Amino acid sequence: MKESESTREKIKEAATAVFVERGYDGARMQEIADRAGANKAMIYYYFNSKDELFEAIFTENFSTLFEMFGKLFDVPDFNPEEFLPRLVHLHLTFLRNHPHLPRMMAREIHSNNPIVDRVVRQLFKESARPFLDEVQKHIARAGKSGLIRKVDPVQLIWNLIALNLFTFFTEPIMSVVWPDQFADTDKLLAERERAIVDLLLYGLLPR
Amino acid sequence: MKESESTREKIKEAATAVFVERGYDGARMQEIADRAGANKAMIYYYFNSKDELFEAIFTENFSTLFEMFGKLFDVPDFNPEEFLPRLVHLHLTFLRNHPHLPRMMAREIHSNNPIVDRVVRQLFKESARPFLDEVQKHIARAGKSGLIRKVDPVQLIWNLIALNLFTFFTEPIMSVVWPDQFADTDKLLAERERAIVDLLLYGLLPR
DNA sequence: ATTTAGTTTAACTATTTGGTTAATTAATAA
DNA sequence: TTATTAATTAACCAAATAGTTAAACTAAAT
Repeated sequence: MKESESTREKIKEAATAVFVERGYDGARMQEIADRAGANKAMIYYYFNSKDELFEAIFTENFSTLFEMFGKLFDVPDFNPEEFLPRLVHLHLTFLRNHPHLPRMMAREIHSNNPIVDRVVRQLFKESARPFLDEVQKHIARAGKSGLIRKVDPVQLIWNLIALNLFTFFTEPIMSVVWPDQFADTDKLLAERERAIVDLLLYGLLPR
Repeated sequence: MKESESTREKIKEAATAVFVERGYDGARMQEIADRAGANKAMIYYYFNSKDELFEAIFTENFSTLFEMFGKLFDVPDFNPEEFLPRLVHLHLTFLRNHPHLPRMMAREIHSNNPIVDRVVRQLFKESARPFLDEVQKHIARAGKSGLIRKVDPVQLIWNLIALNLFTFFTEPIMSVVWPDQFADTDKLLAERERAIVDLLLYGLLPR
Protein backbone atom coordinates (compact mmCIF):
# COMPACT_ATOMS: atom_id res chain seq x y z
CA MET A 1 0.00 0.00 0.00
CA LYS A 2 3.04 2.22 0.36
CA GLU A 3 4.00 1.87 -3.28
CA SER A 4 0.40 2.03 -4.50
CA GLU A 5 0.00 5.79 -4.65
CA SER A 6 3.35 6.00 -6.27
CA THR A 7 2.40 3.45 -8.92
CA ARG A 8 -0.71 5.42 -9.76
CA GLU A 9 1.35 8.57 -10.09
CA LYS A 10 3.97 6.86 -12.20
CA ILE A 11 1.27 5.65 -14.55
CA LYS A 12 -0.16 9.14 -14.84
CA GLU A 13 3.22 10.63 -15.60
CA ALA A 14 4.06 8.00 -18.16
CA ALA A 15 0.62 8.31 -19.73
CA THR A 16 0.98 12.06 -20.04
CA ALA A 17 4.30 11.67 -21.82
CA VAL A 18 3.02 8.99 -24.17
CA PHE A 19 -0.24 10.78 -25.00
CA VAL A 20 1.71 13.93 -25.78
CA GLU A 21 4.25 12.13 -27.93
CA ARG A 22 1.93 9.81 -29.82
CA GLY A 23 -1.54 11.29 -29.46
CA TYR A 24 -4.55 9.36 -28.24
CA ASP A 25 -4.65 6.93 -31.16
CA GLY A 26 -0.91 6.44 -31.32
CA ALA A 27 -0.55 5.81 -27.60
CA ARG A 28 -0.10 2.15 -26.60
CA MET A 29 -1.14 0.90 -23.18
CA GLN A 30 1.88 -1.40 -23.09
CA GLU A 31 4.25 1.51 -23.67
CA ILE A 32 2.62 3.46 -20.86
CA ALA A 33 3.00 0.48 -18.55
CA ASP A 34 6.62 -0.05 -19.56
CA ARG A 35 7.56 3.57 -19.03
CA ALA A 36 5.80 3.59 -15.67
CA GLY A 37 7.69 0.44 -14.73
CA ALA A 38 4.38 -1.21 -13.93
CA ASN A 39 2.36 -4.15 -15.12
CA LYS A 40 -0.13 -3.28 -17.83
CA ALA A 41 -2.99 -4.61 -15.74
CA MET A 42 -2.24 -1.97 -13.13
CA ILE A 43 -3.48 0.68 -15.54
CA TYR A 44 -6.83 -1.07 -15.70
CA TYR A 45 -6.73 -1.53 -11.96
CA TYR A 46 -6.46 2.19 -11.21
CA PHE A 47 -8.17 3.55 -14.31
CA ASN A 48 -10.66 1.36 -16.12
CA SER A 49 -9.97 1.89 -19.78
CA LYS A 50 -7.85 3.85 -22.19
CA ASP A 51 -10.66 6.37 -22.46
CA GLU A 52 -10.88 6.96 -18.72
CA LEU A 53 -7.11 7.18 -18.41
CA PHE A 54 -6.98 9.73 -21.18
CA GLU A 55 -9.82 11.72 -19.69
CA ALA A 56 -8.07 11.82 -16.31
CA ILE A 57 -4.79 12.97 -17.87
CA PHE A 58 -6.42 15.44 -20.20
CA THR A 59 -8.64 16.97 -17.55
CA GLU A 60 -5.84 17.32 -15.05
CA ASN A 61 -3.52 19.01 -17.53
CA PHE A 62 -6.07 21.30 -19.03
CA SER A 63 -7.54 22.43 -15.75
CA THR A 64 -4.17 23.99 -14.93
CA LEU A 65 -4.25 25.68 -18.34
CA PHE A 66 -7.70 27.13 -17.77
CA GLU A 67 -6.87 28.18 -14.21
CA MET A 68 -3.90 30.03 -15.61
CA PHE A 69 -6.22 31.76 -18.06
CA GLY A 70 -8.22 32.94 -15.10
CA LYS A 71 -5.16 34.47 -13.45
CA LEU A 72 -3.99 35.89 -16.77
CA PHE A 73 -7.17 37.85 -17.31
CA ASP A 74 -7.76 38.81 -13.72
CA VAL A 75 -7.28 42.56 -14.00
CA PRO A 76 -8.33 44.89 -11.21
CA ASP A 77 -7.61 47.99 -13.26
CA PHE A 78 -6.74 47.98 -16.92
CA ASN A 79 -3.63 50.01 -17.54
CA PRO A 80 -2.40 48.77 -20.94
CA GLU A 81 1.24 49.63 -20.35
CA GLU A 82 1.26 47.43 -17.28
CA PHE A 83 -1.35 44.88 -18.20
CA LEU A 84 -0.10 43.85 -21.64
CA PRO A 85 3.57 43.22 -20.74
CA ARG A 86 2.48 41.36 -17.63
CA LEU A 87 0.01 39.19 -19.54
CA VAL A 88 2.49 38.30 -22.27
CA HIS A 89 5.18 37.50 -19.74
CA LEU A 90 2.94 35.33 -17.56
CA HIS A 91 1.51 33.50 -20.53
CA LEU A 92 4.84 32.74 -22.19
CA THR A 93 6.43 31.72 -18.90
CA PHE A 94 3.56 29.43 -18.07
CA LEU A 95 3.64 27.77 -21.47
CA ARG A 96 7.38 27.35 -21.22
CA ASN A 97 7.03 25.61 -17.87
CA HIS A 98 4.29 23.33 -19.17
CA PRO A 99 5.55 22.35 -22.61
CA HIS A 100 3.22 19.35 -22.87
CA LEU A 101 0.11 21.55 -22.80
CA PRO A 102 0.41 23.26 -26.18
CA ARG A 103 1.63 19.98 -27.65
CA MET A 104 -1.30 17.97 -26.42
CA MET A 105 -3.62 20.76 -27.49
CA ALA A 106 -2.23 20.85 -31.01
CA ARG A 107 -2.52 17.08 -31.21
CA GLU A 108 -6.07 16.63 -30.02
CA ILE A 109 -7.73 19.88 -30.97
CA HIS A 110 -8.89 18.60 -34.35
CA SER A 111 -9.49 15.02 -33.28
CA ASN A 112 -13.26 15.17 -32.80
CA ASN A 113 -12.63 13.12 -29.68
CA PRO A 114 -15.80 13.57 -27.60
CA ILE A 115 -13.76 13.47 -24.38
CA VAL A 116 -11.74 16.46 -25.54
CA ASP A 117 -14.85 18.35 -26.53
CA ARG A 118 -16.63 17.71 -23.26
CA VAL A 119 -13.67 18.54 -21.03
CA VAL A 120 -12.83 21.74 -22.90
CA ARG A 121 -16.41 22.96 -22.71
CA GLN A 122 -16.72 22.21 -19.02
CA LEU A 123 -13.38 23.66 -17.97
CA PHE A 124 -13.91 26.78 -20.02
CA LYS A 125 -17.33 27.34 -18.54
CA GLU A 126 -16.08 26.78 -15.00
CA SER A 127 -12.84 28.70 -14.92
CA ALA A 128 -12.36 31.02 -17.89
CA ARG A 129 -15.71 32.42 -19.00
CA PRO A 130 -16.21 34.99 -16.21
CA PHE A 131 -12.67 36.36 -16.50
CA LEU A 132 -12.95 36.62 -20.25
CA ASP A 133 -16.17 38.60 -20.05
CA GLU A 134 -14.54 40.88 -17.51
CA VAL A 135 -11.55 41.56 -19.74
CA GLN A 136 -13.74 42.23 -22.75
CA LYS A 137 -15.47 44.93 -20.75
CA HIS A 138 -12.12 46.38 -19.62
CA ILE A 139 -10.90 46.61 -23.20
CA ALA A 140 -14.12 48.19 -24.41
CA ARG A 141 -14.03 50.72 -21.60
CA ALA A 142 -10.36 51.51 -22.21
CA GLY A 143 -11.21 52.11 -25.84
CA LYS A 144 -14.01 54.54 -24.99
CA SER A 145 -11.94 56.46 -22.47
CA GLY A 146 -9.09 56.89 -24.93
CA LEU A 147 -6.64 54.78 -22.90
CA ILE A 148 -6.14 52.63 -25.98
CA ARG A 149 -7.44 52.87 -29.53
CA LYS A 150 -10.93 51.57 -30.15
CA VAL A 151 -10.57 47.90 -31.10
CA ASP A 152 -12.83 44.89 -31.08
CA PRO A 153 -12.13 43.23 -27.68
CA VAL A 154 -12.69 39.74 -29.06
CA GLN A 155 -10.19 40.29 -31.84
CA LEU A 156 -7.63 41.76 -29.46
CA ILE A 157 -7.85 38.81 -27.10
CA TRP A 158 -7.63 36.45 -30.04
CA ASN A 159 -4.50 38.27 -31.26
CA LEU A 160 -2.95 38.13 -27.81
CA ILE A 161 -3.40 34.41 -27.46
CA ALA A 162 -2.33 33.80 -31.05
CA LEU A 163 0.96 35.65 -30.68
CA ASN A 164 1.82 33.85 -27.45
CA LEU A 165 0.61 30.33 -28.08
CA PHE A 166 1.77 30.12 -31.66
CA THR A 167 5.35 30.36 -30.47
CA PHE A 168 5.02 26.93 -28.92
CA PHE A 169 2.52 25.45 -31.32
CA THR A 170 4.80 25.70 -34.31
CA GLU A 171 8.13 25.14 -32.67
CA PRO A 172 8.91 22.04 -34.77
CA ILE A 173 8.46 23.95 -38.02
CA MET A 174 10.01 27.20 -36.91
CA SER A 175 13.08 25.34 -35.72
CA VAL A 176 13.49 24.15 -39.30
CA VAL A 177 12.92 27.62 -40.72
CA TRP A 178 15.26 29.48 -38.35
CA PRO A 179 17.48 26.85 -36.74
CA ASP A 180 19.87 29.47 -35.31
CA GLN A 181 17.13 31.10 -33.26
CA PHE A 182 16.37 27.83 -31.54
CA ALA A 183 19.91 27.23 -30.37
CA ASP A 184 19.27 29.32 -27.26
CA THR A 185 15.72 28.93 -25.95
CA ASP A 186 16.05 31.59 -23.25
CA LYS A 187 17.24 34.18 -25.71
CA LEU A 188 14.57 33.18 -28.22
CA LEU A 189 11.74 33.56 -25.74
CA ALA A 190 13.09 36.86 -24.45
CA GLU A 191 13.20 38.23 -27.99
CA ARG A 192 9.79 36.84 -28.73
CA GLU A 193 8.35 38.43 -25.61
CA ARG A 194 9.87 41.78 -26.49
CA ALA A 195 8.59 41.65 -30.08
CA ILE A 196 5.05 40.74 -29.05
CA VAL A 197 4.80 43.40 -26.35
CA ASP A 198 6.31 45.92 -28.73
CA LEU A 199 3.81 45.20 -31.48
CA LEU A 200 0.85 45.21 -29.12
CA LEU A 201 1.71 48.39 -27.25
CA TYR A 202 2.70 50.31 -30.34
CA GLY A 203 -0.38 49.01 -32.12
CA LEU A 204 -2.77 49.86 -29.31
CA LEU A 205 -1.65 53.07 -27.64
CA PRO A 206 -3.26 56.09 -29.28
CA ARG A 207 -1.03 58.46 -31.18
CA MET B 1 -7.89 1.03 -67.66
CA LYS B 2 -10.38 3.86 -67.97
CA GLU B 3 -11.38 3.77 -64.33
CA SER B 4 -7.85 3.23 -63.08
CA GLU B 5 -6.74 6.83 -62.82
CA SER B 6 -10.04 7.66 -61.27
CA THR B 7 -9.68 4.94 -58.63
CA ARG B 8 -6.24 6.23 -57.71
CA GLU B 9 -7.63 9.73 -57.39
CA LYS B 10 -10.58 8.59 -55.34
CA ILE B 11 -8.23 6.82 -52.95
CA LYS B 12 -6.12 9.93 -52.61
CA GLU B 13 -9.14 12.09 -51.88
CA ALA B 14 -10.55 9.66 -49.37
CA ALA B 15 -7.14 9.23 -47.74
CA THR B 16 -6.72 12.99 -47.39
CA ALA B 17 -10.08 13.28 -45.66
CA VAL B 18 -9.43 10.36 -43.33
CA PHE B 19 -5.88 11.41 -42.43
CA VAL B 20 -7.14 14.91 -41.63
CA GLU B 21 -10.04 13.66 -39.55
CA ARG B 22 -8.29 10.90 -37.65
CA GLY B 23 -4.58 11.62 -37.95
CA TYR B 24 -2.02 9.12 -39.14
CA ASP B 25 -2.47 6.70 -36.25
CA GLY B 26 -6.23 6.97 -36.16
CA ALA B 27 -6.65 6.46 -39.90
CA ARG B 28 -7.86 2.99 -40.93
CA MET B 29 -7.02 1.59 -44.34
CA GLN B 30 -10.45 -0.03 -44.50
CA GLU B 31 -12.17 3.29 -43.94
CA ILE B 32 -10.12 4.90 -46.68
CA ALA B 33 -11.05 2.09 -49.04
CA ASP B 34 -14.72 2.30 -48.10
CA ARG B 35 -14.88 6.04 -48.61
CA ALA B 36 -13.11 5.73 -51.93
CA GLY B 37 -15.58 3.04 -52.97
CA ALA B 38 -12.65 0.77 -53.72
CA ASN B 39 -11.31 -2.52 -52.48
CA LYS B 40 -8.72 -2.21 -49.73
CA ALA B 41 -6.18 -4.08 -51.80
CA MET B 42 -6.32 -1.30 -54.37
CA ILE B 43 -4.62 1.01 -51.91
CA TYR B 44 -1.71 -1.40 -51.72
CA TYR B 45 -1.79 -1.81 -55.47
CA TYR B 46 -1.28 1.91 -56.16
CA PHE B 47 0.58 2.85 -53.00
CA ASN B 48 2.53 0.15 -51.21
CA SER B 49 1.89 0.79 -47.56
CA LYS B 50 0.16 3.13 -45.15
CA ASP B 51 3.44 5.00 -44.84
CA GLU B 52 3.84 5.56 -48.55
CA LEU B 53 0.20 6.55 -48.92
CA PHE B 54 0.56 9.06 -46.14
CA GLU B 55 3.78 10.43 -47.59
CA ALA B 56 2.13 10.93 -50.97
CA ILE B 57 -0.86 12.71 -49.45
CA PHE B 58 1.21 14.78 -47.07
CA THR B 59 3.73 15.84 -49.70
CA GLU B 60 1.06 16.79 -52.20
CA ASN B 61 -0.89 18.88 -49.72
CA PHE B 62 2.08 20.59 -48.20
CA SER B 63 3.75 21.43 -51.46
CA THR B 64 0.75 23.65 -52.26
CA LEU B 65 1.17 25.25 -48.85
CA PHE B 66 4.83 26.00 -49.41
CA GLU B 67 4.23 27.20 -52.95
CA MET B 68 1.68 29.62 -51.53
CA PHE B 69 4.31 30.84 -49.09
CA GLY B 70 6.50 31.58 -52.04
CA LYS B 71 3.80 33.71 -53.68
CA LEU B 72 2.93 35.34 -50.38
CA PHE B 73 6.43 36.63 -49.80
CA ASP B 74 7.21 37.47 -53.40
CA VAL B 75 7.52 41.25 -53.09
CA PRO B 76 9.01 43.34 -55.88
CA ASP B 77 8.92 46.50 -53.77
CA PHE B 78 8.04 46.64 -50.12
CA ASN B 79 5.40 49.26 -49.49
CA PRO B 80 3.94 48.26 -46.12
CA GLU B 81 0.55 49.83 -46.70
CA GLU B 82 0.10 47.72 -49.79
CA PHE B 83 2.14 44.68 -48.88
CA LEU B 84 0.70 43.88 -45.44
CA PRO B 85 -3.01 44.01 -46.34
CA ARG B 86 -2.32 42.00 -49.46
CA LEU B 87 -0.33 39.37 -47.59
CA VAL B 88 -2.94 38.95 -44.86
CA HIS B 89 -5.73 38.75 -47.39
CA LEU B 90 -3.97 36.20 -49.59
CA HIS B 91 -2.94 34.07 -46.63
CA LEU B 92 -6.37 33.99 -44.99
CA THR B 93 -8.12 33.34 -48.30
CA PHE B 94 -5.76 30.53 -49.13
CA LEU B 95 -6.17 28.88 -45.74
CA ARG B 96 -9.92 29.23 -46.00
CA ASN B 97 -9.91 27.49 -49.36
CA HIS B 98 -7.68 24.69 -48.08
CA PRO B 99 -9.13 23.95 -44.66
CA HIS B 100 -7.47 20.54 -44.45
CA LEU B 101 -3.96 22.06 -44.46
CA PRO B 102 -3.94 23.76 -41.08
CA ARG B 103 -5.82 20.81 -39.64
CA MET B 104 -3.32 18.25 -40.89
CA MET B 105 -0.49 20.49 -39.82
CA ALA B 106 -1.83 20.84 -36.28
CA ARG B 107 -2.35 17.11 -36.11
CA GLU B 108 1.05 15.93 -37.28
CA ILE B 109 3.36 18.76 -36.32
CA HIS B 110 4.24 17.25 -32.95
CA SER B 111 4.12 13.63 -34.04
CA ASN B 112 7.84 13.06 -34.52
CA ASN B 113 6.82 11.18 -37.64
CA PRO B 114 10.01 11.01 -39.73
CA ILE B 115 8.00 11.35 -42.92
CA VAL B 116 6.63 14.69 -41.75
CA ASP B 117 10.05 15.91 -40.74
CA ARG B 118 11.68 14.94 -44.00
CA VAL B 119 8.94 16.37 -46.23
CA VAL B 120 8.77 19.66 -44.34
CA ARG B 121 12.53 20.12 -44.53
CA GLN B 122 12.67 19.35 -48.21
CA LEU B 123 9.68 21.47 -49.24
CA PHE B 124 10.84 24.39 -47.17
CA LYS B 125 14.31 24.26 -48.67
CA GLU B 126 12.97 24.00 -52.20
CA SER B 127 10.17 26.54 -52.24
CA ALA B 128 10.18 28.89 -49.28
CA ARG B 129 13.75 29.56 -48.17
CA PRO B 130 14.73 32.02 -50.94
CA PHE B 131 11.54 34.07 -50.65
CA LEU B 132 11.85 34.24 -46.88
CA ASP B 133 15.40 35.54 -47.09
CA GLU B 134 14.27 38.12 -49.61
CA VAL B 135 11.47 39.38 -47.37
CA GLN B 136 13.74 39.56 -44.35
CA LYS B 137 15.98 41.88 -46.35
CA HIS B 138 13.00 43.97 -47.46
CA ILE B 139 11.84 44.42 -43.88
CA ALA B 140 15.32 45.31 -42.65
CA ARG B 141 15.73 47.84 -45.47
CA ALA B 142 12.29 49.34 -44.83
CA GLY B 143 13.26 49.75 -41.19
CA LYS B 144 16.49 51.55 -42.02
CA SER B 145 14.83 53.87 -44.54
CA GLY B 146 12.13 54.82 -42.04
CA LEU B 147 9.29 53.29 -44.08
CA ILE B 148 8.38 51.25 -41.01
CA ARG B 149 9.71 51.18 -37.47
CA LYS B 150 12.87 49.20 -36.86
CA VAL B 151 11.77 45.68 -35.95
CA ASP B 152 13.38 42.26 -35.99
CA PRO B 153 12.36 40.81 -39.42
CA VAL B 154 12.20 37.26 -38.07
CA GLN B 155 9.86 38.27 -35.27
CA LEU B 156 7.65 40.25 -37.63
CA ILE B 157 7.27 37.34 -40.04
CA TRP B 158 6.57 35.05 -37.12
CA ASN B 159 3.88 37.44 -35.87
CA LEU B 160 2.34 37.65 -39.33
CA ILE B 161 2.04 33.91 -39.69
CA ALA B 162 0.86 33.50 -36.11
CA LEU B 163 -1.98 35.96 -36.47
CA ASN B 164 -3.17 34.42 -39.72
CA LEU B 165 -2.70 30.72 -39.10
CA PHE B 166 -3.90 30.70 -35.53
CA THR B 167 -7.36 31.67 -36.74
CA PHE B 168 -7.73 28.26 -38.31
CA PHE B 169 -5.57 26.28 -35.92
CA THR B 170 -7.76 26.97 -32.93
CA GLU B 171 -11.14 27.11 -34.57
CA PRO B 172 -12.52 24.21 -32.50
CA ILE B 173 -11.70 25.95 -29.22
CA MET B 174 -12.57 29.45 -30.32
CA SER B 175 -15.95 28.26 -31.52
CA VAL B 176 -16.59 27.15 -27.93
CA VAL B 177 -15.33 30.43 -26.48
CA TRP B 178 -17.23 32.72 -28.84
CA PRO B 179 -19.95 30.61 -30.47
CA ASP B 180 -21.78 33.65 -31.88
CA GLN B 181 -18.74 34.73 -33.91
CA PHE B 182 -18.67 31.40 -35.67
CA ALA B 183 -22.25 31.52 -36.85
CA ASP B 184 -21.20 33.48 -39.94
CA THR B 185 -17.80 32.39 -41.25
CA ASP B 186 -17.60 35.08 -43.93
CA LYS B 187 -18.24 37.84 -41.46
CA LEU B 188 -15.84 36.31 -38.95
CA LEU B 189 -12.98 36.14 -41.42
CA ALA B 190 -13.63 39.66 -42.69
CA GLU B 191 -13.46 40.98 -39.14
CA ARG B 192 -10.40 38.94 -38.40
CA GLU B 193 -8.66 40.24 -41.51
CA ARG B 194 -9.49 43.81 -40.60
CA ALA B 195 -8.26 43.40 -37.03
CA ILE B 196 -4.98 41.80 -38.07
CA VAL B 197 -4.19 44.37 -40.75
CA ASP B 198 -5.15 47.13 -38.35
CA LEU B 199 -2.86 45.90 -35.60
CA LEU B 200 0.05 45.33 -37.96
CA LEU B 201 -0.16 48.64 -39.79
CA TYR B 202 -0.75 50.70 -36.69
CA GLY B 203 2.00 48.79 -34.92
CA LEU B 204 4.53 49.19 -37.71
CA LEU B 205 4.07 52.56 -39.36
CA PRO B 206 6.28 55.18 -37.69
CA ARG B 207 4.57 57.91 -35.70
C1' DA C 1 -9.06 -15.79 -81.28
C1' DT C 2 -5.29 -15.26 -78.22
C1' DT C 3 -1.96 -13.09 -75.75
C1' DT C 4 -0.70 -9.52 -72.67
C1' DA C 5 -0.86 -6.15 -69.32
C1' DG C 6 -3.32 -3.62 -66.14
C1' DT C 7 -7.18 -3.71 -62.74
C1' DT C 8 -10.24 -5.59 -59.20
C1' DT C 9 -11.97 -8.72 -55.76
C1' DA C 10 -12.75 -11.93 -51.75
C1' DA C 11 -10.61 -14.56 -48.67
C1' DC C 12 -6.71 -15.03 -45.84
C1' DT C 13 -2.63 -14.27 -42.51
C1' DA C 14 0.27 -12.51 -38.92
C1' DT C 15 0.53 -9.26 -35.61
C1' DT C 16 -0.96 -5.79 -32.64
C1' DT C 17 -3.86 -4.06 -29.22
C1' DG C 18 -7.23 -3.05 -25.61
C1' DG C 19 -8.87 -5.53 -22.15
C1' DT C 20 -9.53 -9.75 -18.72
C1' DT C 21 -8.71 -13.26 -15.23
C1' DA C 22 -7.17 -16.14 -11.85
C1' DA C 23 -3.69 -16.81 -8.96
C1' DT C 24 -0.06 -14.58 -5.81
C1' DT C 25 1.92 -11.48 -2.79
C1' DA C 26 1.99 -7.66 0.42
C1' DA C 27 -0.38 -4.83 3.95
C1' DT C 28 -3.82 -4.14 7.61
C1' DA C 29 -7.10 -4.93 11.12
C1' DA C 30 -9.26 -8.35 14.45
C1' DT D 1 -2.07 -15.21 14.65
C1' DT D 2 -5.49 -14.94 11.36
C1' DA D 3 -8.92 -13.09 8.40
C1' DT D 4 -9.55 -9.53 5.16
C1' DT D 5 -8.49 -6.24 1.90
C1' DA D 6 -5.45 -4.03 -1.40
C1' DA D 7 -1.78 -4.38 -4.83
C1' DT D 8 0.66 -6.93 -8.37
C1' DT D 9 1.71 -10.33 -11.87
C1' DA D 10 1.83 -13.57 -15.93
C1' DA D 11 -0.80 -15.69 -19.05
C1' DC D 12 -4.57 -15.27 -21.84
C1' DC D 13 -8.45 -13.64 -25.18
C1' DA D 14 -11.20 -11.55 -28.74
C1' DA D 15 -11.32 -8.03 -31.90
C1' DA D 16 -9.08 -5.04 -34.96
C1' DT D 17 -5.73 -4.02 -38.27
C1' DA D 18 -1.95 -3.66 -41.77
C1' DG D 19 -0.67 -6.25 -45.23
C1' DT D 20 -0.88 -10.56 -48.81
C1' DT D 21 -2.31 -13.60 -52.38
C1' DA D 22 -4.16 -15.98 -56.00
C1' DA D 23 -7.63 -15.96 -58.95
C1' DA D 24 -10.91 -13.40 -61.96
C1' DC D 25 -12.08 -9.70 -64.86
C1' DT D 26 -11.32 -6.01 -68.51
C1' DA D 27 -9.60 -3.99 -72.50
C1' DA D 28 -6.82 -3.24 -75.70
C1' DA D 29 -2.61 -5.20 -78.92
C1' DT D 30 -1.13 -9.03 -81.92
